[in-house]
Amino acid sequence: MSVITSTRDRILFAASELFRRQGFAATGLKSILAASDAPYGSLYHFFPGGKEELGVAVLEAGGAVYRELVAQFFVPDGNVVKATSDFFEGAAVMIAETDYADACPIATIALETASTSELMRRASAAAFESWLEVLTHRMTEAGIPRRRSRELAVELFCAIEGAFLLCRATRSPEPLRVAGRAATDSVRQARDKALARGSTRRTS
Amino acid sequence: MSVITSTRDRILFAASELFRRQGFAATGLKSILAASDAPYGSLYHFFPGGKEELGVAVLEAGGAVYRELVAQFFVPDGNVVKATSDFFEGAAVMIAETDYADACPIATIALETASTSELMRRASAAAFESWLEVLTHRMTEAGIPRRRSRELAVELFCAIEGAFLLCRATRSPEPLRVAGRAATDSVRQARDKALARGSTRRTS
DNA sequence: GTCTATAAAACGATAGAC
DNA sequence: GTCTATCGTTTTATAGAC
Repeated sequence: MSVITSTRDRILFAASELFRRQGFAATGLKSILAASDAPYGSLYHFFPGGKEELGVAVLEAGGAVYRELVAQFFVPDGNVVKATSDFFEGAAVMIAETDYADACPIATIALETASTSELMRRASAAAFESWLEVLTHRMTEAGIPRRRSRELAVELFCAIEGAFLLCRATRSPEPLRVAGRAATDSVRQARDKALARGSTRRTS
Repeated sequence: MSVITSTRDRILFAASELFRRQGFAATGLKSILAASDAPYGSLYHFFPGGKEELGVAVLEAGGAVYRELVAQFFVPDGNVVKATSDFFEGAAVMIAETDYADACPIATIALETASTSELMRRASAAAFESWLEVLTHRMTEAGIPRRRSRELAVELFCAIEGAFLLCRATRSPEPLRVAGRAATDSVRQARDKALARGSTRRTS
């Protein structure tokens, strides 16, 4: 990983930061270019589709980064109960540390553009879907039935995104802790059920 | 309830609709005034603080409307388990009917302004808090301990807001149904525990 | 690929007549 | 309280030199 970043990457990074903090519509291209120390022309060189194409690229990049973060907690054949608990606790610490600015890199943009840009809505959906796939896969590895695993993934997603919203509005990390306990309980129940079914099968 | 609405109310209503659909920053004052059939001067007459004051008023009004909606499902001394289930199912039907445009009247604005306008962040937090109070109150009436009732309220909030986000991004009502089942289970477990404790106390 | 200048439109906000 | 005209700024986007 090099310290020297390309102009395209600097624009992408600056846009991500600003979109997440103040939203997509409220962020001007000029402020993005100022933050990335790039000239106006470079933006349209790398993103000929203008602001919308830049938005799609930000959603794709942010989605990939967060997917990797999820994968770091939910490792293959790991403890999904502990992973759930740790993930929410990590999020609670992080959101407080960044003064309630850095939460989900997709959510704000997704809500802003869901009904006005089909390109960006699809990019948001694809990012979310990639997280759900990781979670679903890890749950099935823990012995939880496929359909229930997918439901659990959606539950976890909703819990964390809803908690991000409430945390940012109230400037408190507590909602993430409450949502985390609930999500962890849900995963624990599903896993214990899977373990019981597994041992029943083994002994029968 | 009169059909004739005041200029102030028309501006407020039009702004609410547009903010919810396309966001706060992306909505120009001109389009709000066009939709509410009001002149430019009226806006600054009723909202001297400009767009920010209008935003706060929208958050307060939207918060009150949604609080009333929650109260219609969660009636005093009613069945909290059925109320939870019905509320999520009602939301799932509504979001699909409005083509995934009308979900939460606060969430998008809240995320956009949480880090840039302290006035609007506080208005968002107050709206959310008013919903949590209704939910918490109804849970305690069902015999659930005060602290657990508050947690349950936060859980329900996170589940529905997270589901709103995923529904809008994927244009599917399914996340609301999945989150609704999980939330309903959580409420049922808490209520059954409360009932068991109540009957134990009665019989001892 | 980099950079500047600028176009054309939309923005929030204000002044002042009625 | 209503309405219009307009200010000054910022917006996205483009043209064209280097």
